[in-house]
Amino acid sequence: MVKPRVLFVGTGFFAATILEALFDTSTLVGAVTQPPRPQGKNKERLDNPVAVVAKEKNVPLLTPDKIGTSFEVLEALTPDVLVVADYGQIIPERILLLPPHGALNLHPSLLPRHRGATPIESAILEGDDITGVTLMVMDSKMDHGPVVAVIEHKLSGNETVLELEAVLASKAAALLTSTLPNYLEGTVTPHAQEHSKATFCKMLTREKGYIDGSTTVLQALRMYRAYQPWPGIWTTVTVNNKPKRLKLLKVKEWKDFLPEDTNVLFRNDDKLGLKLADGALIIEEAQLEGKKVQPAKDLINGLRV
RNA sequence: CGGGGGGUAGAGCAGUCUGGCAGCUCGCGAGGCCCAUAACCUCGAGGUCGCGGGUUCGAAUCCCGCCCCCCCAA
Repeated sequence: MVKPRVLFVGTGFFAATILEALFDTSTLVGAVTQPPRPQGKNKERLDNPVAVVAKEKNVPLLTPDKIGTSFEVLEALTPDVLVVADYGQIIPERILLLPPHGALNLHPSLLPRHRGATPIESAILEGDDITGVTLMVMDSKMDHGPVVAVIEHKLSGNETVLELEAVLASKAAALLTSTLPNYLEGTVTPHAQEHSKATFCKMLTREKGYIDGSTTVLQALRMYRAYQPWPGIWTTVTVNNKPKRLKLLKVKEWKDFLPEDTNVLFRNDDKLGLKLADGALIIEEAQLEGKKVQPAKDLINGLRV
């Protein structure tokens, strides 16, 4: 069988894992990814995961500011199909319709649940029992097209977003490579999503990681697992009469402990606690605004808890 | 020219505004107490107050320059 000519479009780790899998099972005519953005303290322009893999495998790499402007270039690559994962840009419909077999998208959730930018985080945040990866035909609306195939994944309730992303990425790669030939031969029939059951998730912001005394322990722990490494969970404390952000980098539940007349930040022996709505967290590592990461012991000493 | 916080004993921090004995908590050492302890008590060691210059009788503190760390924003 002739390997399909695939044009890959994606950006992050999830996408890069899929690109790697495609390398063996298809002819990659090109990889489109976001241009390198300045990041980190030195504002370095680092290659994203897809760019790294593409260079490693000698796949032609394209990094247009807007993919819509590259229509002619992409057309010249004569792909059979477009495979999109975690790209981070809206792709114009004329690009989606460019290859004879259209565009497929791998979305790390069980569509129509968690349409949008942060499906993996949302599954953890909402305490889903099960999630998965959906392979779908793209149409003009976001994560809206007919479903080609699905693979499920049961959640333990303890995984972090990074762990879950890694699992879903490899499942996505397996789902795509096993399904793509059948799709191209027309032996699988995509079926429409139940649009009435759709839920949507929005992009994350720093503010979403804020917790305080009105947050429940369950919420806080879900946020803690969903928001690593960014935006993380944080609260505010008063230092020298000024409010400061305290990033909570390592926490766990303070089991069997219900603080009553304590401050929001409190101490019990050598443990540092944060009082929440229905219990407390043990803070093991945190970072005060402008300071380095500190273990609980140093925070107790410095903050005079 | 992006906005801001910081550098003081091994660790984390006060003190700086308003110049006048180098402090706090922890750790470390010695001793004590105790059936016992990471608890408690007593004593002790440990400082180039980031670096350089200036003002002053006197600078961690005020002025000028420099180095380094971090938060936010992108």
